[in-house]
Amino acid sequence: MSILQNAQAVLKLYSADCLELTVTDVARRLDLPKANASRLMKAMRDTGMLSTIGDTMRHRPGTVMLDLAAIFRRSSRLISRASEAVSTLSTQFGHTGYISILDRQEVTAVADFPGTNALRVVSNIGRRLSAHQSATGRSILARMSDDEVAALYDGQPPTGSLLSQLSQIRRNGFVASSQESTAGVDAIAVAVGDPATHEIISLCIVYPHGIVDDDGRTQMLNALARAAGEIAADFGDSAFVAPNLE
Amino acid sequence: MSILQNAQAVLKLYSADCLELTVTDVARRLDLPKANASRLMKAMRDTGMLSTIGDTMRHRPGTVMLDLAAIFRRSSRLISRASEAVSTLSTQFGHTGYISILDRQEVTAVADFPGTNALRVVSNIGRRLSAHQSATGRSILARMSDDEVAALYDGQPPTGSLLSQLSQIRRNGFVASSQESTAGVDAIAVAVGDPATHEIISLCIVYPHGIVDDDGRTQMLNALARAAGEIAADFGDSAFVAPNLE
DNA sequence: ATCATCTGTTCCGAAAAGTGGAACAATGGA
DNA sequence: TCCATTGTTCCACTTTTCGGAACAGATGAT
Repeated sequence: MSILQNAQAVLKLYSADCLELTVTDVARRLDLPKANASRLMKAMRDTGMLSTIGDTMRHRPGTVMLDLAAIFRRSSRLISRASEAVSTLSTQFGHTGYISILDRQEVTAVADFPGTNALRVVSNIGRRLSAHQSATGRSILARMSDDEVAALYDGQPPTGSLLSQLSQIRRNGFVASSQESTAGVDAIAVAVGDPATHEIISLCIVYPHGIVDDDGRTQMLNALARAAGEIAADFGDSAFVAPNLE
Repeated sequence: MSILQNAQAVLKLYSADCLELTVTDVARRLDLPKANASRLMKAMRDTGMLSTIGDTMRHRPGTVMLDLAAIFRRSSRLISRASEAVSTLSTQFGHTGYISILDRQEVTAVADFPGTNALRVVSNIGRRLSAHQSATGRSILARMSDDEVAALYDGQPPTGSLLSQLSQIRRNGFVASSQESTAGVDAIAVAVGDPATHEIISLCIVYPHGIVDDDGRTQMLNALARAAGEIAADFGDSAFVAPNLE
C-alpha cells in the first residue's frame, strides 16, 4: 500500500460531517496501526496537506488544497463559462445554483452560487451525491451511452429503471427532481459538454419545495435551457439536446 | 525524498499562471527523471489528486481537492462567520472581498466574494501574496509579536521598515494599501482572531484605484471595522484593536 | 494524590515501496 | 518520410514504509 494511497484515504475521510480528525480517529477508521497513522499525518503536515487546528491535536485539510480548488475551476474554460451563467441565474431567481462534475459513480460540486432569497437551499459544496440518485448526476449520465453507463457500474445498473430514465432525459434535455437527495429540496439540471476535452458538466438550480409553482419552474427551466444552449453553441457541443419543455 | 513530498511539489507547481502540467513539464521543473515523474503522476491520478484533461496528456488537480477546500472553510467557525460578514460587505459596496490566512510567509485566500460593480477587481483566489507586501498580510502579521514575526523570517525581517509598519497597524487597527500587489487596485484589511484556536484571519476589501474617494473609503473602513468588531466580540478576541479612523 | 486510560511518538528488523538509467511504443511536425 | 518529442515499461539497487511493542505526556475518575 503506497503512502500516497493512505494519504488520499485520510483526505477522503473528511466530509461535510467530519471536519477534523485526530491520529487515533484515522487509525481507527482506516484500520491502521497507530504508529502508521502518526507518521503518515506527520508527513502530511510537513507537506501542507494537513494542518493542525490551533495547537490542538486535531487536523484539518491544509492550505495547499485551497489554491488547488480554484486552479481546478480555472483550468476549464467550460467551467469558467458555466460559472458566469449559473451565477447570473442564481442572482436572477434568488435560488442556489451549482456546477457539478461526475467523479466515478458520484457527482461533486465544482462551484456553488448561494441564493439570495430568505428561504433558500444552503449551499452544500463538498457533499457528494450518487450519480444515479440526483438530478444533476442523471443529467450527466444521460450524456453517456448506455454501454458507458453500464461500464461505470461494472455492467450492473444500480437500479433497473436507470437506463429508461436516462433515455427519457435524452429526449427531454433536462432533469427535474423533487425532494430526492434532500428533503424539501427540488432541483432542475441540464448538462453541457466540451467536445474538445470531453468534459461534461451539469448546471443545476435547487430551490425549496413548494414555493415554486409549475409556471415558475418552467420559467427557470427556460432560462437554464437558454444559458446551457448558448454554452453548448459556443463550445460546439453537438450532443447537446435543447430542453424540450412540453 | 518521500513520494509524498514529490506529490506535494507537483501540486505546488500549479498556480494562477500554470493551470495544467504534463509529465515532461513536471520532470523538467522538478528535475526528476521522466520515469519518476510518469509513475508519480500515475499514482496521483489513481488516488484522484490529479486528473487528466479530457483524453489529453495534460493534468490538472483532481476532484479530491474540490471537496477539501470546502471542508477547510467549514472546519473553522471563524472563517464561516467572517464569510457571511464579508459577503454582506461585498454586496453592500459592490467591491470584491476576501478572507485570507497566513501560510508561512505568504497569505492565501480562503474565500472570495466577487464584487457586483461593472468595474471591479477580478477575484484572484489561488494567487499567493507575500505576507509583508500586501495589506491583508500585514494585517495578520500585526497580530503577532515582533519576535514571532522575526522568527517567521528567520530573525531577518524582509524589509527594515516592516516592524515599524506593523507597530502603526497595531495602533490603527487596520491596513490600507494602494496599488501594492496589483496595479490599479487598492485594498483595506482588518484582522480578527479566535483565541480558542489561535487562528488569525484577515477580512479584506479590494477596489479599483481612483473610483473611491476618501469619504467612500472611510465609509467602507467603518463598515469593515464594525463587522470585524462584532466577530471579535463574538469570539472573545481580546487582542482585537478597534480600527481607529482619525 | 494515585491509578487507569487515553493520547501521540519513537524504536526495530522485515518487507515493500520508490529510484534512475535505458530501451520501448506512440504521437506530431517538418 | 524521417526526426523529435511524448509517455510508459523494464531492470537491479536503494530507500522508505510497515507493524508490533515499548515509551512519554495528558486527561479523568476514584
